[in-house]
Order: sequence, then C-alpha cells, then structure tokens
Amino acid sequence: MEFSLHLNVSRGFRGFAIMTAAFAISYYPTARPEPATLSDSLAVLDGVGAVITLRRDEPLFRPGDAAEFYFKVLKGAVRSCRVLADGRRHIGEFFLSGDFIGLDAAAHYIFAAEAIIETTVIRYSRRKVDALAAEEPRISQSLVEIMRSGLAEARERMLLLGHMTAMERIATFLLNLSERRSDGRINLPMTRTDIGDYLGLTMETVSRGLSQLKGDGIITQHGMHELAIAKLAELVELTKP
Amino acid sequence: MEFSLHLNVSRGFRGFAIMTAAFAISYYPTARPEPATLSDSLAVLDGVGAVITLRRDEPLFRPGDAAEFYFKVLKGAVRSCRVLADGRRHIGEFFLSGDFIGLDAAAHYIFAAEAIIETTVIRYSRRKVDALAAEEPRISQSLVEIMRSGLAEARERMLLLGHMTAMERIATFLLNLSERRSDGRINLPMTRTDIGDYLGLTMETVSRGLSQLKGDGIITQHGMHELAIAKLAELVELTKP
DNA sequence: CGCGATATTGACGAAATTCAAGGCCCGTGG
DNA sequence: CCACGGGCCTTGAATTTCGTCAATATCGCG
Repeated sequence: MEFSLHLNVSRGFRGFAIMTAAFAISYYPTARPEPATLSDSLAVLDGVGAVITLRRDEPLFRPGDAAEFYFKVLKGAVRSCRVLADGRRHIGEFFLSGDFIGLDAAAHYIFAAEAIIETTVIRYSRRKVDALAAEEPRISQSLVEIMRSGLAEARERMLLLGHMTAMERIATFLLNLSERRSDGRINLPMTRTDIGDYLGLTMETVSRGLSQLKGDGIITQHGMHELAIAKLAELVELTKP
Repeated sequence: MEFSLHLNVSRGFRGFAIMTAAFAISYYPTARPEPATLSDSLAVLDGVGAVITLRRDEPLFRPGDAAEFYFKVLKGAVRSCRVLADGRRHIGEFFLSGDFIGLDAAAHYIFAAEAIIETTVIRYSRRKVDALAAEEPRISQSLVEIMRSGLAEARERMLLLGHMTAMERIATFLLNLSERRSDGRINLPMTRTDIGDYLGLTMETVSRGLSQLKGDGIITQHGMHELAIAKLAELVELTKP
C-alpha cells in the first residue's frame, strides 16, 4: 500500500495560508473525487459555515474566546494583536484575501483578530473540520504541512525582529506584501501604527523609512494606502545586511 | 466510529518538544497496545535510528542538507542558527534534553544545528516516521498538536523580540530556562554570545543585564554556567512592562 | 602555572524612541 | 460646493537605549 503525496505550498507573504495540495493517489485507482486542496476540503463545510461581514476595527474574536471556528478571509484584511499591560501593542500577523485564521489555535484564542478595513470572512466549524481530519490522514497531513510553513514563516519573522535594522524590516515587509500582487504594486490597508506594531518599530520610524524610500525614488506613493515599487533591485538590496 | 484523543502538551521552555499524548481508544476495545506518546511512537524506530555523540560546536546538520532525519536530544544542548551575510548570527532555538529537532523541517534544513557542549542525540529516519504518520491519523494529529504548540511558542518569542526591552528579554529567558528544572536553578550551557544572538541583543548587553540582576540580589551565580533564582517574584515582575 | 577563550565593565556613539508641532486626507455637514 | 474637524501621517529635536570599541578580569584547560 503506497501513495504519493505532493504538497505545493506557495511561500508568499503568508505562504502559510495560501497552500494548495495536489494528491496523486496511486494505490486506489478507482478513488472517488478527492478534495484537491485544504481550501476545497473546507469548502465541503461551507453549508455549516457562514459568511460574516465586519466593519473597520470590528473584532472577529477576542483573547480568551473559545476557539470554535476557523476562518478564511474572502475580502479585506484582518490583524491579530495582543495588548500588553502598559499599552504596547503587538501585531502577530496580517491576514489578507485567501488567508486562513485560527488553524493553529489551542482551545482558546490568546490574541484578538480585528478587521482592518471592511472585511468579509467565511467561518468554518472547527469541530467538523477536525473530525474530517481525524478520518482523513491526508487532511491532517495537510495541516501538518501548513503548520510547517507557518513555522518557517515565524522563523523568518523572528530573524527580522531580532536582527534586522528598521530599514531592513520595512523593505522586507514591503517586498513580502508586493508578492501578494503581480503588478509590482503594494496595498497597505493598515495604518502606520499597525505596521510599526507588526515590525517592532514605532509609527514614526515606519513613516521615516517610507519617506526615505520615496526620497530615494525606490517606491512611489499613489494615495495613502497604495505604493508601487520603482526600483525593485534596490529594495531587495535593502533587505540584506 | 468514534474515539477520543487527549493530548497533553506541556509548555516548558520548549513546550513544543516535550509533548506527551495519551490516547483513549474507545471504538476499538481489543486494540493492540498503542504508543502512548509521540516519543514512544518514534521509539519504535529506534532500531533503525542511531545514537550519535557530538563534541562541542560540532554540527548535527548544516543549512542545505537534505532533511532526512528527526533528532531527539538525550543529553547536552544544541543550538539552531543562521548566519547572515555580514556576520550577524541568529539563534532560532536552544534544544535541551528531551527536545526534538527537525520535526518542522521542509525538504532541506535552512539552518544549522550545532552542539553547544558534548551532546548525545538519537536520530530517527524521517521517511519511516512520516510513513507511520500516513498510516496512523493519531500520529499525524500528534504532529499537528506539536506544530500548534511550536507556533504558540514562536509567537511568544516574536512578542519578546519585537516589543520587549533588554532586561525583559533576559528575565523571560531565565524564567523559561528555570522551568526546565524543579529546583529554582538555571543551567546556562551556552555562551553569553549565544544568549545574545537568541534574544536579539549583544553579548555585552546580556552580560550587563545579568550583572544587574546579581547586583540587585535577584539571582546568584554558581560558576559561569549555573545560576539560581533568589527572588522569583522580582524576576517575574521584570518580565512585564 | 600560564595561556587562550570567555566574561565583565567602562566610555562613547549610533539608531531608534519619545515628545512635540504641523500638515494632509477624507468624511461630514452646512 | 466648500468649510470644518478629526484622525492619520510627516517631520523635527531631544532623549534613551542599546551597540560598538576597548581595556581588564576571570575561567577552564593543558
């Protein structure tokens, strides 16, 4: 009994979440149609899920809430964040269209998820997804693969937060975001404060960094929340020591 | 067809790695003896594995090596690290006795693992472990749980690296390490430079932080690589804003 | 005992934060 | 349509923290 499993995990801004999985099933030639991706697998549950629309700054869940759902962003943007006792705020991740939220939660969420702009998400019953995973090794293996790439991404971010300068962090952030689009443009739905809390910098430092990139002609600005990369090679250069 | 799965993930310094899983199998009363923990599951493979002894600074693997094995530390300590082009070094994790290494690797390792002191590890064939996981949903679900707690830990470290002061990082590090023992003592097999590269600080800043803790009577030193916590409450206080 | 590696401590400097002022964008209402 | 106002962004100056460079001390091992 043998089968080959081929997982194709795209490593974009949140490669974690934009996984596709192709299963080549060789030991069971008459297999019924199988879900081709985790997304498709979850789509089976859409009937029990719900599409939810959130206004700006509206929470999807809060720290301490029972983690009963997985979510997928359909449109808009979500941030996960924790606030420390003295007011310092840490943003764990930004979730854009197609990203999953909460796959890695324990029994209760330890952070909040809030819409950055008007956002629609689809909500899956975690209980049902997990039951499916228990019956289908391929589903739980897909989850393992998603966790692996999530961990790989977390490691990159630890490197960034621990050892990169402000400009290196900003350049890396912009490049990661630009990989979510194909036209060299960058959509920044979040505020400068959000970016700062994500990169471990202050709003002012982020603003200064962007200003310098504009001054150097490396990026151009088209409205407050839309940038374009003018000199990709130089931006890439800035991500390195 | 129903069974209950109970995972008991202890959240120590690297809770990730010191997982125990208890499976209560109710749907198959005549089940053959099942591995009770992932560790036990892997122990089944010990015959094909090997115990390896490493000298100080000797690598277990290097970046780019094919990720063909999982490892478990039996004795000693291992660090995972990456070196940037300009010489900056980032330490991803410290692995102490009982910790697993490489569970989350992709096809190739992207970082090096090196013994910090004389260390023995056991090496498991990844291919065989993964095959086992493909046949046993419980194994792959255990892997999911390990990944979940690994991600939770990574998130804590991102918060630390992104938003904590030098002293907060040092105090948190010491507390985490102290949880690996039950006597309030702290074993620091690694150098100050290692600690700095792990916390995103310089060796000097780490040294100054430890000196201040000694001066304040919060910790006492017993040899270069052995500390004791004298005022736990004050140390805990330092981990918070 | 003596040497090399590691750790500590001090003085100085650079990078980012903090504090503060002003500008810009956008929605709202007259 | 335009004026107003509030939130967000930008920019400047002072401050702080941590890093860098350098000298000295201590550890551990042959």
